[in-house]
Amino acid sequence: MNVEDLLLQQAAAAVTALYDAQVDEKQLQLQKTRKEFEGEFTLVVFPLTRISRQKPEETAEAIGTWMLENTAAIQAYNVVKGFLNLALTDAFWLGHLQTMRGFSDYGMAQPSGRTVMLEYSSPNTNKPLHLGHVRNNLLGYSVSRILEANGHKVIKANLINDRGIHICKSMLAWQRYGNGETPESSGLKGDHLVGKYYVLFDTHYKEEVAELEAKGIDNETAKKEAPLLKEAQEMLRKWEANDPAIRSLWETMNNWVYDGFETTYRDLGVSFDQYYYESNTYLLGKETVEEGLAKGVLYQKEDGSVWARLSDFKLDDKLLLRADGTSVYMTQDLGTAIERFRQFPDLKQLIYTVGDEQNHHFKVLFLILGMLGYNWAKDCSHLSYGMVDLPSGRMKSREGTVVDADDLVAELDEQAAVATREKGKLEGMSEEELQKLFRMIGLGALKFFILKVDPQRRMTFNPEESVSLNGNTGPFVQYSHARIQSLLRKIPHSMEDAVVTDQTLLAPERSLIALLNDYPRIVKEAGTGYSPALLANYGYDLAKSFNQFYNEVKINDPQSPAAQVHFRLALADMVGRVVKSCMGLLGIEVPDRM
RNA sequence: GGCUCUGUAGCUUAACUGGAUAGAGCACCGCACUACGGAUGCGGAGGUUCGGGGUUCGAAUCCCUGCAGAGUCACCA
Repeated sequence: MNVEDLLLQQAAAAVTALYDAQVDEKQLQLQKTRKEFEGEFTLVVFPLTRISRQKPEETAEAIGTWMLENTAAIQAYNVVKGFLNLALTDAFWLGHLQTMRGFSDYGMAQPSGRTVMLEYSSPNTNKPLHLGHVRNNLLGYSVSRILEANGHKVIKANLINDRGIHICKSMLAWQRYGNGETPESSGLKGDHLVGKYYVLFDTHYKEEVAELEAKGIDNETAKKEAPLLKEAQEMLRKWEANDPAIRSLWETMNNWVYDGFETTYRDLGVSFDQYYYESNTYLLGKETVEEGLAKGVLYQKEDGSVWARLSDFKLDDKLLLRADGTSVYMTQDLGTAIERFRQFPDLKQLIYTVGDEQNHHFKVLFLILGMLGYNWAKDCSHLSYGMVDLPSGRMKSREGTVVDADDLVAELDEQAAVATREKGKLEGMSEEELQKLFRMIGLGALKFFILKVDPQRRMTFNPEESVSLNGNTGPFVQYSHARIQSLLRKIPHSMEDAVVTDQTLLAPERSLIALLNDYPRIVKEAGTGYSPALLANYGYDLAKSFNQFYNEVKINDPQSPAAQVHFRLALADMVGRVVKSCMGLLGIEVPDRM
């Protein structure tokens, strides 16, 4: 049994013994004791005063006395207003440290038997990945790791939007202005090459619109009638009709993009188990809609278009098939979801990591799936996150005002290299090891910076200023880990003789052990709340507490008994393990030296 | 206009989902340690938690209301 449950059980027993009453869990609030007070756990007794019919202080005093007498692990208690602070014995904490050290995968939950699919990234193939995708990728990947830590089997899915008018725009511009340029001939990364033509399309398209307007045509008409757009639309029709030449060009250019994406994903340290392509899935939704129509769940308008009626949910009706029978975004999402549950019959949950601009879309998607009779619709959820803005405002791909993902990684490598060459302990490291280290630190800074913020929050990202290496940052946590490994390297020891139970603990030692005790709970909460931020904050707290301990206590003090040195090393070792595990759940690696 | 989300120190943010004197980092000022790693630690200053009501032992958190920003309500994805 864990400490918290033990204390809760004893508190309940105390209430029964003292007041002859039962309490339910809601009334027993146990929290961590705030730093300014003595103790490690605090029972909030305000809710219990109804039972005790006494003042909060008297109630706390009575329960404290009873618990102290009846619980071996409790060393002392104190009462502040309605708060009963409990301090556990050194022997208890030392024993508990041993227990924690005994787990090879401390903090990880037992297998749950649940299979969960987590979709993230989901890029378009007409342009390179940018800062917005970076947040998506880091969030999705981290949540997948967290869910695994909670014992679930996770399928990481990427839905690639590889068809549509925007793809045709890049293709058309390349045909017109590309002169056969390829990634090989230009030396450009494939996704960047294609993105270049997407921007080029927009430039020429705007020119055409301006020309038409000069002839006295109004803006709205000009936008619709510009020859380039007409031609792109024609290209899309040909694509849908399986025109061999168009399909061939489409495949070629998409493959350039996929190569580019793979590089970016690898650089970011994220990966996928399943890829889905809209060019395959967009047809799947159509038959579903036809079935829904036949069953009378959906309805058809006079022009032949098919709709879902959502007035019962106080939402506007949603179009699912156009009058000409072609599908929309929602149609293919219906098909994709159904396909996934068919493909993985034991799927218990489907989570979509998508920006909050699509909150409404997913609300509607899940409603329609439910209307169509799929009872797993309740197992679908939208992991929504806020957009990333630049100081200059919102990013716009077409206008080229984006922070490119590859540029960002390169910039971080550079910053990490400068700082590390200046401050680091790098003697004897090969150039290859150094590059790996710089990447680790640069990415550590970026990932921590992005993941420590609650996903729901919109964030402003200043590329020059945002990513710092000091304070509440990834490198700070990484540094603490390197420092611990340095200790373990330099001080002779054997972990076997670190079994110690008769130490007198100093305050920073107690709080470190108590903090280690929190880890499994944090992992669990991060899992239910899909919240990497909880782990980032925990990792920072742990690293900070370790540094406080380190500054206060000289571990390899010749005055200290060997047993004490060994105990402190064992403590440091355990902190290092948990730091590594915790950062791992954020997708952040930690170095042994830096 | 309807619906949804957000608003916390100059900046970036936390608060165990209603608990103690709102906690950190950056920047600013001042200290510590001559080492087991200074990418550190300690202290100072900085807050009407957007404003106004309400609920209760207790509100950044819940309810009402106003203000500001964003998203969405597309036969774009």
